[in-house]
Amino acid sequence: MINIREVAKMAGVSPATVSRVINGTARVSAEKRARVLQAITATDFVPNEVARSLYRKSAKLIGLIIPSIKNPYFTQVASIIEHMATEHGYRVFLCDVGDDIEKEEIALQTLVAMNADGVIIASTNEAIQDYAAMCQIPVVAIDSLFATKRIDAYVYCDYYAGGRMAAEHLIECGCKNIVCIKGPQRIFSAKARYEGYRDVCREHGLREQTVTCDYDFKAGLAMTEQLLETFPGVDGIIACNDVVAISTYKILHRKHISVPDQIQLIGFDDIEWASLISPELTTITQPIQRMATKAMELIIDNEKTTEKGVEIVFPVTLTVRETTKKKGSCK
Amino acid sequence: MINIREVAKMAGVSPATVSRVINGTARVSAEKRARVLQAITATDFVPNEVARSLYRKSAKLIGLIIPSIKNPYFTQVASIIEHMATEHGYRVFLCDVGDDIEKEEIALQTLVAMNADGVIIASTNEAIQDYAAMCQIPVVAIDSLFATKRIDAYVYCDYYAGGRMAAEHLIECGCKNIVCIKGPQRIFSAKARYEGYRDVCREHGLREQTVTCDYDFKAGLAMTEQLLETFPGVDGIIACNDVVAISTYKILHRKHISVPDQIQLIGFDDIEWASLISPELTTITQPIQRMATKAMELIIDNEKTTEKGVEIVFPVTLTVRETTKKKGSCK
DNA sequence: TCATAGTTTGAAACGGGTTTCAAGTTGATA
DNA sequence: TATCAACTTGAAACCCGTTTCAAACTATGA
Repeated sequence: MINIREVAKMAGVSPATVSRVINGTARVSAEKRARVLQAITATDFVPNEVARSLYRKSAKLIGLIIPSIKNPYFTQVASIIEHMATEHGYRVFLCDVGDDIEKEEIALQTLVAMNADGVIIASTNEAIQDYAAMCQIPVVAIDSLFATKRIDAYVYCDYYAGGRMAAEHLIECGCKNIVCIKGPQRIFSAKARYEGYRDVCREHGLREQTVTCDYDFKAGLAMTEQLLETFPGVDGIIACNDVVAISTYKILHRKHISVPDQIQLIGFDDIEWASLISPELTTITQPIQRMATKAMELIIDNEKTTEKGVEIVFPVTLTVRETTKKKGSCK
Repeated sequence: MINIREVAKMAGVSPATVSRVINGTARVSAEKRARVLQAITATDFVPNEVARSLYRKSAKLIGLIIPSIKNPYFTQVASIIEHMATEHGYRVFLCDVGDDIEKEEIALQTLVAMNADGVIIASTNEAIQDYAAMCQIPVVAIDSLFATKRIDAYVYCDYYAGGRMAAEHLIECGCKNIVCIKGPQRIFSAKARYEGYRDVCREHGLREQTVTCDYDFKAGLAMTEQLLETFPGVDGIIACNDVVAISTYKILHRKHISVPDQIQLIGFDDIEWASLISPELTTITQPIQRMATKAMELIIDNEKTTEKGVEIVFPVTLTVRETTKKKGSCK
């Protein structure tokens, strides 16, 4: 691979001058500039990014740590962050770490060792904070809030309100027998959503009926089967997220239970697939675009935000589609 | 950030000795080793990955260039590659470039400048070859084959056979009036799939009926609407991939056309969503796992493969699910 | 006890782009 | 024409982990 010294030799100047031409960091005489430019074109020289970031101590790199690249929620987040980063001259390094706290920790260390300028973490592991607090670069959590706030910022939405909205909507749609498929309660969003549902039940004097299920398709299938056995009279289901809602629908469809006529169904997140599948899913919409954008802004503008534990909360909205309907109203 | 020289000072040894302890590249006396290890623990020292890869000229990094991170086909590929890479001590840098040849070229340049050890490209742009041929690192194309073979290797499957299988299956299921939603014909896989369909039509004396559509959800919706107007008697649809098949189903469902009773539907790829949605999609299965694994092997074992333009072709299989059924047979 | 082979160790060079600093130029003003 | 400011330029230091090379040291055999 050709290096800057060879380009300099070819142009008859010093490496410093070539660097100045490339980066526009100082004035260079027109004549030398032309010679340098010509040598660069002739050799297809591209500066070695590694040497650059070694000196600059910035790789123009933002790390994004997610539990699974196969989860459409996270790929939507990743896509937005990727596009924003490109606009601002950054690159994104995506780390798919599963639920493995150790992998998460290694990813964070690696990102620091790669001179990343900041990290966005979509994690459910509170322990990650220990490592995040140690590293010198800005770290923003998306979609979670931990009891002890040691990360620079937390971007999430009002999950509790979402849980309430979901329950209230099903009640408005005439459901008398609502079951909530709770997510794992160690996860902040799952807990808040459940609490929203629980409080609405109490206020309306409805019995609280729940099963617990991982945020994942397979678990959703199994839990729906179980739910139908445990609560045979169910007429409304709140799934802990859209992926689980889709698997719930799958079981209902297989059992020839009509949605929304016999059982109404609502999810959370409003991932793109929610409106792509048939029937389209009624869900609680998270402003994914705004959340991801905010998380990126916090990283990029980090010079300004000096305080720790900043919380940015976004509102959620109800998006009614085809898996719920007001009783008596025609489609 | 602490560096190796400070650790060395603390342990009372030279940086060279610290490096030797960390990497196990030479013998170090037990006493000094212990002092070094202790200093590393005390300071939480993690070697700067950038300085390392500058010297080594390898970042233990594999680039993966894909058109969209939101397309589940590519995230499945990415997931497999990510896991294989981790096993082999590599990291994966994912570049989402859209259909933008310029972005693709920049991604490739950046990867080279980042000292990547190899690149896997899932591209439909033949022009990328010019850049791929120039860079000094192994480049493997997945899912495509270009007329002029200038990339190190091409990993793809027998799309033509897939096209034939799809058409033959619909014929066996009693379809008389099959429409093929062709993908963009500049794309190798789309062209081969169409040709398979075309040849089967000719052999069976069926009329060849097609519309053309991008490999993308929105395009699929529009094209299905158009298809139904142009070919009102259609009883079987071959979609150019699963994503388009899912959008086709969406339109049929919306128009209360029963699948598979009135129209049978088959896709290509067998992405995970094909079996998650309801009804489950009949499709032509690509061995995604095997393809991605092979592509990675070609990169990792590159010392051995010296020749250019290696072609690795995998077979496809028919996976019958719920959107097709043999006429007369009961479910 | 001396010579030789083998081991341990650190100084210095290396990778490649960037930046500082001082020297060399040019041009304008007195 | 002499002087000083402003600009252009390259040598060298820098970022930091790795590796080479030669020096210093240990141990073995004669």
